[in-house]
This record gives sequence, structure tokens and C-alpha cells, in this order.
Amino acid sequence: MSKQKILLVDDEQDILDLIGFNLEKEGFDIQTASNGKQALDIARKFLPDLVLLDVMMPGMDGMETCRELRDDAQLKNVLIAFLTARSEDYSQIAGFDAGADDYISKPIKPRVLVSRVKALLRRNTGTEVEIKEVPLHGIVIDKERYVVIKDGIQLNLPKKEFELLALLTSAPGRVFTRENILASVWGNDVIVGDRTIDVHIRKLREKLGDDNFKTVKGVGYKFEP
Amino acid sequence: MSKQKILLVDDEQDILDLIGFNLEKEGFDIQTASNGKQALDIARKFLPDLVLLDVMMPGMDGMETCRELRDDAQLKNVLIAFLTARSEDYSQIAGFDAGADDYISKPIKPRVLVSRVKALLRRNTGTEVEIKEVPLHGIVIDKERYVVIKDGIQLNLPKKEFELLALLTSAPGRVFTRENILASVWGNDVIVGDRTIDVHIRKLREKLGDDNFKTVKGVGYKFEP
DNA sequence: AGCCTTATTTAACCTTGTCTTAACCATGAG
DNA sequence: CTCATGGTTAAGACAAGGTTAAATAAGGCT
Repeated sequence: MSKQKILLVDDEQDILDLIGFNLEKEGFDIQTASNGKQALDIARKFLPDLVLLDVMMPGMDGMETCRELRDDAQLKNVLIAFLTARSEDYSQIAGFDAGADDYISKPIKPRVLVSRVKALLRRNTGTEVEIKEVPLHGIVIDKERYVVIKDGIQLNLPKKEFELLALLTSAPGRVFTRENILASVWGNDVIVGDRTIDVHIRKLREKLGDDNFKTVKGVGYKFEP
Repeated sequence: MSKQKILLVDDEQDILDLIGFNLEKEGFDIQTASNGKQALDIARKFLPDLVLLDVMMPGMDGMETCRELRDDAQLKNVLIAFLTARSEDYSQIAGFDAGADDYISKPIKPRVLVSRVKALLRRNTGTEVEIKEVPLHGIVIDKERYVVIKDGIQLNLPKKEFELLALLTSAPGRVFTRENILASVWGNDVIVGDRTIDVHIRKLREKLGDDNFKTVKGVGYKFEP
């Protein structure tokens, strides 16, 4: 992975230097801006992974800047963390929904900041691990959320259907025997009737398209786009 | 806050006993594992705040275990400290970045260990998001004040409700199993009846809006704006 | 201690969606 | 044609949660 990019926005040069120095030392790619306007300009070119944004700034303040960032299609999903002075009363922030991902309070302790930043970035890149996309088929299986997305539409499948689907798609094209399926979805010591699997397959066909599930007579089923 | 959870991993029972005893005395919630495999299993349920990991173990060694822990979405941000024999040559560890947060060398002196552990956890919880805004939802969770702000209105939730909420919102969208929830909010060795979690969920729904808490039958619950 | 309040858990019962079954139909290989 | 293998459907059983209210625990206060 190339270096992760962080945009630092604060009106005080000292803070920019301090934080910038510490984050650069940790191997991040840093750009700085000293006001909201400039931040937007730079962000649009730099496309940072994370924006650290001072709440209190002359001119366009942090919250306004945040809102504008969120309005930019390219920057919609950027991580944003606010820097807040502890003394600031946060009732205004509380009522305000700008979609910040974290708050870090001043005075800033470099070590703390660095670990918060790392945690944020780690959390973000890590999410994708559990999401499984079936090649070429607009079907996304997200085990973490227990949700299936087909052509952009979110489906909530019941547990058995979800697990059956997850199994079949885990190796598209490969045939799973009834035995395989029972052992894996139902568990080895559960006894169910002959037609149970068929019925579940039917539900999946109904919800995700007939053609994706092929029967191999006498053997089992496979998922095949 | 409920007791902080530490998972202790070492193949020598003596060490587990010694360290376990000392940390328990200090009020931590301890679980132990004697190999890497077992450590992963327990960690996934227990969701510890800190893992103390022996580097040298038969089978899966500490570094491998660490890497696997970091690969688990739920455990990405767990603190990990290695226990190393002084005599062990560090070069392999040094060159290897498995994302450990600290190294503690054997022979272990209980007093030293305890203070290192406390320092680590302090850094992290001090570090931990004190104010957390749930993206797009006007819900602010302030762990420091133990207060939740919804649409600018301050709510005082009782402890269990607060912690349950904090857990669910810590990863919006993610499904937490009942097991996860029990381990994390109640602690691993507390036994409560089947309906306890439901009742707490109900309270949260009552106070924060039905729609934010989704049930995934047979699996668990998730917070989803 | 005794009394009050608030949290938390339990228990009993209700509701709902999920899962399984059973009976019957369709198809294709031999 | 006939048997074997699946497909289809709807009904009912069942499991998982939801909902209450009441029991118990945990504190605060006098």
C-alpha cells in the first residue's frame, strides 16, 4: 500500500508543525491548510484518506468545512476527525451532524494523536475484509453486517439462507454435495428431511435469480454466475 | 466502566498462574490460553482490551498469533504486548512488524508487569474516543461523562444500557452476537438469563428510536442508522 | 438500620418469522 | 414407461425474540 494521506487543517502554524512532524515521522503523507477554503482546494487535489480539522477557525469554521467536504462526491467517504479544545462547549457540536468520524481533544499529545489516527485508518481499511463480492455479478455478501446486496439493493436474508448462500458463493462454480451443505450449514449432528435443502435453494433462486444456482443431479448444487 | 479485559497467552502454566494472579488482584478481568489457536478462539468471544502474548510457543508462535489477531476485524485495534525472554535474540522481532504495542521481557517481575500493563491500558483508554459521534445520526456518546446526547438532548442512561449502546455504535452496521455482547458488556463469567439482553435492547429502542437497532434473528443485533 | 428510588434480572406469556415437513408434480435417464 | 431425483407449495411446528410486570439488587438518604 502506498503511504496514507492526511490533510491537516488548523489556523495555528505551531499546531500544524507539531502534528505534521509527528505524523510524517510515522510515515504518513501530510499536507496542511490554514483555513477552510484552502482545505477544500487542497483536499480536492490531494484526495486524502483522513482530514484532521480544527473546529475553531477564523472564516469558514471546521463544521462548515466538514459539511462542504461531505458535499463533494469525491470526498464523501473521507475520514474526518475534529480537533476540539476541551474547554469548548460542545452543545453546538452535539446538535450538529456533520458526520465526523472522531473527535480528538486539545491539548494534543503526539503519542495519543498518532495512535488515534492509526486506529481510525486501520478501522477503515480493515472493514473490507469481511465483505465478499462475487465476481461479475453485482452480488456482495457482507458477513459482518449479515447483509446481501444485489444490484445495489440490500436484502436481509434469514440465517439459513444467508449461510447457504455464503457457502455456495465461497467457491463459485464448485459443486457442493448435499452432505457438504448439511455439514456446513446445519451442523453434523442435525437431522433434517430430504426436501429441506431444496426449499432453501428455491428461496435463494427466488431472491437472487434462478440462473445463478445450478443443480447437478445426483451430486449437489453450485453457484455459477 | 466495567473491568478491563486481558487475555494471557503462554504455554507455561506457571507463568499463567503468576501473571494471572497478580493482574486479577489489580482488578482486571483475566482469561488465559496456552497456545495460539486457543488464544484466537477465546479472543474472538472475549474481545479483550489487551493481549499479553508469549513470543515463544509450540505450534503457532506469538508473532503468527499476533498477525492473525490483527487480521480479525473485531480485534484489529486490540492492544498487544509481547512477552520475550531476555535471552531471545530480538533481531527477528525487530525486523518484524506485527503491530505489537509493547514488549515486556522475562523474567517477569510482577510489580513491573502490572505497571506496564496499566500504562498501556491508560494510554489506550485515555486515548480512546472520549466523545464519539455516530456518523449521520446526531447521536454523541461521551464516555468520559457517561452521557449520551441525541438531537441535542442529553440522556442519562444507566450503566448497562450505556455500555451496550457504546458497544453497538462502536461499529455501526456490524452485527454483534449475543455472545459478543455478553462477553463485552457483562463479562465472561457472568451468567444471566436469556431475556436480559432483549430487555436492555428494548430500553435503548425506547430511548433512542426503534429503527436504529436491528435484530438479526439467530445471529445478534446491530446498530444501523 | 429502615426506607425510598433506581437498575437489573427473571419469569411468564405473546408474537412473529423461520424452518421443516409432507404431499404432490415434473423431468430425464435407462 | 418407470424409477429416481429434484422442484413446488402450503400448512404447521418451532424457535427466537418481544413485551410486560414483578422480583431482586444496589445505592442514597435520614
